[in-house]
Amino acid sequence: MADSDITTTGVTPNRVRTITDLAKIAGVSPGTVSRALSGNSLVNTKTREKIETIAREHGFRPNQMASRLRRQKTGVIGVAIPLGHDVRQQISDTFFMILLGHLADELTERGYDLMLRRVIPAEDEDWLDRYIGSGMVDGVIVIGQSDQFERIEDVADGYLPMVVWGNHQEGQRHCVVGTDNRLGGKLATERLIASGAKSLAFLGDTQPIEFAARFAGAKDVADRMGVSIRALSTHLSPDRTGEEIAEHLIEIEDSIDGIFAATDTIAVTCLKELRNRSIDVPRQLKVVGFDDLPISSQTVPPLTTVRQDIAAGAKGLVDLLMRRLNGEDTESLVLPPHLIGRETA
Amino acid sequence: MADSDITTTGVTPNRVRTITDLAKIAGVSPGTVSRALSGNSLVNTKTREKIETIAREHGFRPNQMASRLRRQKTGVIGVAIPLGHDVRQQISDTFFMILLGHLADELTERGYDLMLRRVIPAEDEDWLDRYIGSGMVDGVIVIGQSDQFERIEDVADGYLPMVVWGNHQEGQRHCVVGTDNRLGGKLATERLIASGAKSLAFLGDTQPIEFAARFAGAKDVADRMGVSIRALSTHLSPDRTGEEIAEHLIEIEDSIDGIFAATDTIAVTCLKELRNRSIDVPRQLKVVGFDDLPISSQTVPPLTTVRQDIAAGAKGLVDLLMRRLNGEDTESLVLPPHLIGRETA
DNA sequence: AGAAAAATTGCAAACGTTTGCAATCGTGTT
DNA sequence: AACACGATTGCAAACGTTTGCAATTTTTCT
Repeated sequence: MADSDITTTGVTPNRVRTITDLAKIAGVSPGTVSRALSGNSLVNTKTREKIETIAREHGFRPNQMASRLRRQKTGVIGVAIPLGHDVRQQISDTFFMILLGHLADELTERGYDLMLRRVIPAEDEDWLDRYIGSGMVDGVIVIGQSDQFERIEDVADGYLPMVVWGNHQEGQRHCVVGTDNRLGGKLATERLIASGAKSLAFLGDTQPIEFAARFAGAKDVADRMGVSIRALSTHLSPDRTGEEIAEHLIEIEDSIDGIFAATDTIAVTCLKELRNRSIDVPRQLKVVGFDDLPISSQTVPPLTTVRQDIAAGAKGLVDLLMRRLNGEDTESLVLPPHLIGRETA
Repeated sequence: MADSDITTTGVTPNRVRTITDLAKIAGVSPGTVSRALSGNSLVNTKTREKIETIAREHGFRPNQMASRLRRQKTGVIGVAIPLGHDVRQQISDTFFMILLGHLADELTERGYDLMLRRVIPAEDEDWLDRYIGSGMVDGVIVIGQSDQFERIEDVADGYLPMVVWGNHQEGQRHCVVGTDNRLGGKLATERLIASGAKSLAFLGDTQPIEFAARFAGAKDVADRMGVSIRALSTHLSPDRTGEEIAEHLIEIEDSIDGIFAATDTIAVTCLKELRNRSIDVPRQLKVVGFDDLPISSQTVPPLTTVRQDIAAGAKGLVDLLMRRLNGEDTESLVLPPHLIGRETA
């Protein structure tokens, strides 16, 4: 009597931890409980209800680890962000974060959890194999190829359920979703030239292949139209980028009249530096960005930019991954960029 | 012969999937392999090396699901974002995303993975119990109390390894990390008044307790200084917020001369609307935000705001969680806000 | 009523790892 | 040469669930 009074302090008298505990209480076998709770097989309605009631009363939840081990499915999609060059940059980069948010939405909707891992390839040679081989995830989404193109290619042959956000190259073996960066670069440059620019600069690191493609597109158009363009390397770590751009501007401000920024983040910083140096945009200098982040419509003057449809990208990544989980070998998905004409060019 | 030729197509001849396979090849028992690979117990150095070599050759990785089931540890921290009111808003909200990035860093550094789940309490009554009871995570970080304060309180008594980002209230039972919102509200308001504002408005939804506290702090100061202040509800869904603010402004622009925005996001939008209506900031109207997001230093004019130290917050969340995983019952951590004086007030 | 078919349920073997305990091996001691 | 003592290793039982198969009950049909 005294004992039962004491145990009353706990909300659940004696915790039901396993499906077997529950089975004992319900007077059935563990198998039946499992079937009843998974709602799958045929179980007598009455039995099911009884089991469900008991489960509810005791706040019982089947152990996922055990379930997953047995079913050989985890219900988890791994999202890996390789930080190839700029360790400081990417993890809180607005673009990736927005993409991540949309991915979380899409995956949740399909009943998957999202496991986020930031990897530094330099410190961990076989990050990708480890992630895949660990049995922790049913599939993998890699955000950004960084400088890991080759390693991703290697893995792609032996592992179907992987989709990568990034740039598509002729004949590559891994399935990628991304914007047509080259076309984006063309659109941006055409706009700059149409606004009257005659001498251009590309602001951004041309190492990552996405950015390289943007620059290549820009160069295509510039060359065709007889306009000069040169690339000025700019890193993406939020602290350094400002100064770097400032230095570049000092060097070039008299010789150019149009800037194509590899990223809206760069463009926004650039706009700020130009304002500091009281250079009038777009009169003296035209600027076009890339991404169309939420900030970009808020700048002064509002930024002309090339829009990537991030939501569509996330949906594409997840759609393709789901099909790959079903054994299908899917093609890459290249999304069209759109020029958003605002006031900086 | 022909057969072996065919199998040669696979990179690894016959895949070593389990620790037992590997044991067979190495000519030892599974137990020894386990010990060798986990690097824990005493295993003969030679044996260990041999096993490690074979493991590397075959690209073997122990199955995490099984390991976790057996060890009753997952190595995963769940991060839940409850979307109480504004479903559209928070998942891609800049503030949360930055916090998430820092969390990923902190957790990765400590060898944990991060499992992200966005929950909609309205659709799923016991999201928190389900998350905790599933055996999928060793601990939980809840980002934002939303309107789930009570449910979190309920769970806190029975479940130690949970830390929440949000507002601290006298006598609450769950461990929280967050900024002193009330003090932040005071700082913002003092600044507005010091800049000469005499009639204030608070822009933001006062439903969530964080924001309520900010407003309360503002009201403290305003009342004490004999300045009027009123709250104007503003939602955070990125699409609606612009119009809402515009409507508010039309209504109040003549009667007030200072705005305290609950969030930098709101402040930035507000700045834009003010510019559209050619209201001079800070001459005609002063504005102070809250958060100090990266954008905030980039606006025109640069935004005066109250800084939350997000990195410190993430570190605090993870530190406390680690201590709780060790059985310690930790106190909440309240971080001091700092006024960042720029040009809007 | 008896048999066949259908619906439920129980049994027990997985899933792949970890780990306490016991057995074995090697080496130094008396 | 027998023994003791550590250092390694093997054995086998968990961890908690799912699921094929067989056994049981219920229903249906003749």
